Order: sequence, then C-alpha cells, then structure tokens
Amino acid sequence: MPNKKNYYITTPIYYPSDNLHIGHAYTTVAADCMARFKRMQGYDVAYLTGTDEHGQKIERAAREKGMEPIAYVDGIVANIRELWQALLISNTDFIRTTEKRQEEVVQKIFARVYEQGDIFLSQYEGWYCSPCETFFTERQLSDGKCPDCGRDVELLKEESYFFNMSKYAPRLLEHIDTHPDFIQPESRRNEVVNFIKSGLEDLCVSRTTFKWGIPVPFNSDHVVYVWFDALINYLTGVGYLQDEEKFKKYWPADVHLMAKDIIRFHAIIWPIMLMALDLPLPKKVMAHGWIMLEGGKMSKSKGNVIDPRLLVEKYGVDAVRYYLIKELSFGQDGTYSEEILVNRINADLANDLGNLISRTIAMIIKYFGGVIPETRTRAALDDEIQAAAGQAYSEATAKLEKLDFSAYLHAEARLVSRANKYIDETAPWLLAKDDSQTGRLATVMYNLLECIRIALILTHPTMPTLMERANQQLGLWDNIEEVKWEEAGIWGLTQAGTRINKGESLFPRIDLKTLGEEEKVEEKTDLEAPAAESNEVQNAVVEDEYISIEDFARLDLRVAEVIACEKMKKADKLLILRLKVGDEERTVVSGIAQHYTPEEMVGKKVVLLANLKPTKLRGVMSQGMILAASDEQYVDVLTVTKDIAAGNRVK
RNA sequence: CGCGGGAUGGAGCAGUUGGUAGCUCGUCGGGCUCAUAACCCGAAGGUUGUCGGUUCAAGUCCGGCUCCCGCAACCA
Repeated sequence: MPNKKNYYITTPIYYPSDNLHIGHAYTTVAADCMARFKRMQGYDVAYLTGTDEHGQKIERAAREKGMEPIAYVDGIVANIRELWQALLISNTDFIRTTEKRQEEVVQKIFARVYEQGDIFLSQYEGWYCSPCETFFTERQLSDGKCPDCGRDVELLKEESYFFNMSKYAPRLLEHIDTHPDFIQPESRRNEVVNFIKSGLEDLCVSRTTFKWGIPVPFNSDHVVYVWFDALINYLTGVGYLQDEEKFKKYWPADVHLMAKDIIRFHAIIWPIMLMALDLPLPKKVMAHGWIMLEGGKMSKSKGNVIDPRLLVEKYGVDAVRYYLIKELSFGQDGTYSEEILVNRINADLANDLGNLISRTIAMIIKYFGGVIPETRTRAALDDEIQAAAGQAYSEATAKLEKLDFSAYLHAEARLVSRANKYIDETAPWLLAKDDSQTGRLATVMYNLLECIRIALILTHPTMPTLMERANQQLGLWDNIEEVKWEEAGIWGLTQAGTRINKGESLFPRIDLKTLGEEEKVEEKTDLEAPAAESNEVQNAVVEDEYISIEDFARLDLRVAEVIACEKMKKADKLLILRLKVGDEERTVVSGIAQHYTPEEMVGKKVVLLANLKPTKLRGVMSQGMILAASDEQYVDVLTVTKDIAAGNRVK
C-alpha cells in the first residue's frame, strides 16, 4: 500500500582483509534487531550490509598470497555471509563494492560532482618512497626518511582529485545544530562539531599509486578513494540512479549504525557528499562503543580467537544475540569475556525468563491439565502486573526507537522479574489446595501467560528463534510471522482454551565449572577446522603449509650477547640493544621496553635472527631481531643459559 | 602539549533538562517449594578520583591536577 511506512537501516560495509570479529557482529546484530523491530511494527524495511573490497591493503594482501584481489576477497566474503547466516541476520541486501552496480553509481557521482566543480584536479604534495610506493606527510616521516623502510624519500607533486569539503562546512554545522538527533550519542556529536569547527581540508578522493579500485571515469590513471567509494554503497543499495522508485521509497536512510571509530566519515564526509549531490541527509548517524576484550581472568587461552560463529555453536544464536544487545550501554564501550557471556545467559535467560516459562507451564499442567478454565476471579494485585506489562511495552518501545538496545532489554527483563514475583505473591500452590479458589488460580495462570506472551514479543527482535521454540509449548500463536509488536501493548490477547505442553528447557543453565573442559574443545575445533576444510578442497595446499629443513636453514639464528642497551627516546616500547655476535657487533631495536629495563638486558645471551633484512625503527637501523615468547600478559626473551659463546649457531 | 574514552558501594555498569545516588552480579540473613541448585523478601556496603569555581542546591555545569584504558606513532 502506498502509505505503508518505510524504514532503511545500514551497517558499515566491512573490510574483508580478515575475518570478522565480535565487534562487527555487534553492529550487525544490533541493526538486525532494529530491522526486525520495525518489521514487527509493520514497516517495509530495507536493511543493507556488505563489504568494502577496494584499496591498497586488499591489493597487497592478495598479491602476497599470489592471488587476484577479487579471488582473495571472494573467499573472505563467503565467510562473512556465513557468519551473518549463523547469526540470523535478516538483511535485505548484501552489497559488494566490486559489483557492477556500485561501480556505475560511483563513477556517475564522481563525474557529476566533478562537473559541478566540487571535485577538482590539483596537486597533491607529499613525500614519496618509491620502493614502498607510498606517500607520507611530513609528520609521518621518521627523521626525514620513510617510516616503513627507512630509505630516502622524495618530495613529489602528484596530480590528484580533491573534494571541496570546506565549502559545505557551514551548511553541515547548521544541519547538525537544527537536528539534535542527527549524530548520536551526544558525545560523538560534540566531537564531530569540534572537528568541523577546527577547519575542514579538501579531501583527496583519488589515488594513482595502486589500481585496485573503481577507475575515475574520465581519467583512468586514477582510482576513486576507498571511502568515497564505500560510502556511496548506502545509495547504491537502495537503487540510486538505477531504480528511482525504490530509491524514493527508502532514501533518506533512517539510521546508519556503526562503531565509534568511523563516525567522522559518516558524520562529516558523507553528509557533505550528499549535499554536493543535492540529496537529503540520513536521519540519524549512530555510533556505538567497542567491545573490549577482558584480560585472562578465568582462562588464559581466551581473547584473540573470539570467532562469533563458535559462540553461536556453543551457546545458541538467541543467547549470543541477547548478550550482544544487552551488554553495551548506549554509546559506551563494553567488555567481552566468556564468563560475562555465560553469567548473562544464566541470570537473564535461564534463571529469569526460561525458568518463568518453565514453572508456569508446569503449574498449568499440574493444576489444570494444560488448559486454563474460563472461570476467573480478579484481585487487586492483577492491576499491578497488568500495569507492569504496559510499562514494559512502552518503555521497551521508546528505548528501541532511540537505539538504546541495552535499556530496551532491561525494560523487558523487569517484566519477567515482576512476573516471577507475582508467583510468589499469589502462591498458586496454596490456591490449588482450596477448591473454592479455582477461579483465582485460573486468573493467576492466565496473567502469567500474558506476561510471558508479552515478554516473548518484546524479545523477538533480539532472539528470533525463541518465540517459535516457546510457542511449541505454549501454543499462543497460530502464525509467528504475523505477530505484531503492538500486540505486546495489549493485555488479554491470549485465547481461552489454549493448550499448554511440557517441553525442553528453552535456556538450560550453563555450568561454569565444566566450562574449562569445553573450552579445550573450542580450541581444538578452531585449529582443526580450517585444516580439514582445505584438506578436502585441495591437498596441495596442505603440503605448502610445511616448510622443508632447507627452508629452516635459511634462518641464520645466532647466540648474541647484549653488551649495551638503552631506551629509545620518545618511544614507549622500544629498546636499542647493542649485541656482540662472534667478532661482530650490531644494533637491534626491539619492542620489549615495557617488559625489560635496559639494565636487566645487559649481559643476557639472547637468540638473534641475524639475516633478517635490516630496517629502520624510529630512525634507528635495526640489524636483526631477537626472539621472545609472548602472550597477552608477558613477553619473555629467549636466552641461552649455558656458557655458549656469542656467535654460535642456533638450530 | 598526537586523537579519543573513563574514574560512582566487593566486581561490572545506569544516572535524562543540576533538587533525597540506582541496576546487575557477589556477600549475609530470611521466605517459598510451582520451577532450570532456580524464584521472592530483607540487610550490610558509596564523603560519586582529587582540588577549586558557579549555585539556595552538583555525580550532574566550568577550570586545574592525578591515575587508568583504547587507537595511532614504535612492537623486524
């Protein structure tokens, strides 16, 4: 119908240089929660996610693996899509910037903005290191040399296209000022405003130093800067210049959701690009915090490998999504640890919600054989629980509208808690002993069922499979698909005569004590899974993963004695070591300053990789590398304990 | 002076436009037995990092300081 409301939400398109982690999962799950919420409210929702596949990093990573960039990226994109499937992400489109539709739109936009004079050709002046094929600003240089390789750099002028950002700065500031909700949360908004006020420079929007990108339409020496390319996906994804009807329907976007580190691109560059195109700005740009990894409190081997897919396998998609949505408070950072995750599941889902459903079902079966009779007797207390349900609904709705995900689930949790208390207050087990109280008992059961029905609707955007699983026992709905959000705001929708069946626990408690054992399983699968996969695909790859003894012999490892050591000035992590290796002396820079003082290094016999290509670090030439073991907490330099003279080979 | 975030009962966090400091977990005591060693009630525990300012009134606004943490530079 023409007046059906539309809603358009996006995540950033992710950079497929590596597989995604729990932070990406958070953004995508949060956006998904929103999309599902809006669908339940009857909106026609477009939910766009995807991948940002161009750029020098990708090109290099692919070359290193001897692959074409597109082939390299294809593999990672497939993983990403699988991850979103595992997390039940309900995106309506998945855009890759390497797709034809994107290239077309980007080129048309680039040409148009160029023609109207907002993009212009100018000189980019910078220090260029030709072996590294990279430009550096004056500040990036270390002692006037290339910060990557330490070689000389030359001052080059290169022609580049620039986007005239400063021209639109006043308009953008005014827009931010007159639309207080445009950038959320407020702290980010202030940050962005300050940044704009400090002055915007023209943005260099083309590159000539690499090829992996969208060619500038009228000058094939240049490719379009990745961010300029990437941001446009939000337009391409809803048919800009290609499907005007669709575009009119969804644009402007209701929300661009992202992590806080890329707020500037979305709140400054992107709106200015849209202004240049004379398009309306997105209604809201919302930056959430980061999920930090907690240091190894419970288990040492935690941390690095939080593949969200393994968590889903272990705890179930509903629980993982619930954790993510509940954990980060509005715009703030949160912490991840498996312990927190398990506690969350146990406390909120097993003890409170799961147990509420379980005990209610048990009572209805025990007292009424599974069907609540029609005779009812109300009591004053019932008004209270009904009010609590109404409040949970309105509060959850309000919080969700504001993208305050954690608070939304908190509102839902309060209803569950209130319902548990209601059981205590009404003591159904006492009512059951008194035949004259049957009507009262029936009412209590009915009210509990209503609370559960409402709670399940409220959690549905977060936990997409729960409603269905619970409904197999509760029989509240004929068709899950048709359940509307608004039904959570109405008391008394549960049909009389509904039959309740006993079933499996919806959220079994997780025993923390057995967690240790299970984690071993997790590590194993983590290590073995990729190997097994490639084994099936092609055997040759597996052989390549071994090196021969000859390969190893290429490493010239030597015993070296530290004869002097000092801290690198203006560097937190670097020590400059003077090493004696046989008759020779050399200087090695090592990033161990936070673990060793210069004094304690002197006299140590360490293991040196002697034939590593020398490189410059903070301006000091480092001739080799010393070996050290490390984990998240410690760094332990390998030393030789017997009296073996410096210069001897290590093998 | 690189950019940014934080400092609130034992732990992790909320605190909207300044007006009696809340939540989750944990601890202690009690209750209940329908339930997933769960659930319900009560209690203990905070001079809101520090100093100063604005105000009748500041966790909340302003300034200085201390300490922590991300990112980047510098982990060959």
